[in-house]
Amino acid sequence: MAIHKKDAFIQKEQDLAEFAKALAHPARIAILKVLAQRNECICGEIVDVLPLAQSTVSQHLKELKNAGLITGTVDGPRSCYCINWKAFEKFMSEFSFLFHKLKVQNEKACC
Amino acid sequence: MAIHKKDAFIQKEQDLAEFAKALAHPARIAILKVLAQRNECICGEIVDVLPLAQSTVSQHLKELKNAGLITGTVDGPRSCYCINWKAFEKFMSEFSFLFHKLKVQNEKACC
DNA sequence: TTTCCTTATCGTATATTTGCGATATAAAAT
DNA sequence: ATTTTATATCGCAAATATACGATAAGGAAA
Repeated sequence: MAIHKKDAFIQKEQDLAEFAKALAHPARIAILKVLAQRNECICGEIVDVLPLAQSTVSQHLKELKNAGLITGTVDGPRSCYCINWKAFEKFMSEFSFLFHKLKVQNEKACC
Repeated sequence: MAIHKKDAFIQKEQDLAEFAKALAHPARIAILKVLAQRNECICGEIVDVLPLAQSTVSQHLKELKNAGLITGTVDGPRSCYCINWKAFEKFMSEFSFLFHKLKVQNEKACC
């Protein structure tokens, strides 16, 4: 990793950035929305709903899974995905903690 | 935009993804942290703190500004940056609304 | 068994991001 | 007026991300 210097930053900054990166595509936002709306953990239904090819959707699912934001289990011939609420809440609270805490002591911004 | 299909998604999904993309780099997380911690709106101090060249930091600042997450004003020979708390809170609440609301009706996940 | 159906992975083309040095710009200091 | 200081921007190289078709892999259905 010669040109990318993410390792020069502390772990928490890297973790938050990784989390944000997983959310940094409308397709992945849409996938999370679908997964959250349906009570069942669909898979192929996501492909039908999204304006993307099956292989592309599969790739986005993989990224979300790698980021720990969703879980995926094989269920016979099909795959079942669910949101990992714990991970989601963890990151959301870390974000809002980081910035909310600091806002209090910094009410008077200069610009 | 032949190969990138973000326009095939609804605006809110694109907006959330854009916000997440602005946070999707440890340097930008670090910049926001610095801006939040100091009561003054530094600029060159960020360059001293980050393990990156001045031009690279300037580019990250530009991205954060384009995303609306920070404001920047010229102050004589130097630039002054501040976090745009309103934008930040707007996106954070949209995110947590989107997923918190849905979690309630979806307590029993299958995987 | 053979054929379907569903999903994952590979290979590849293209687009975008990241990073830096060099340079431009603009006010302050000398 | 010239030099210094602080930032922004340009141009390039390298790394990543995005997207898709083709194909593999694994059960289900025939």
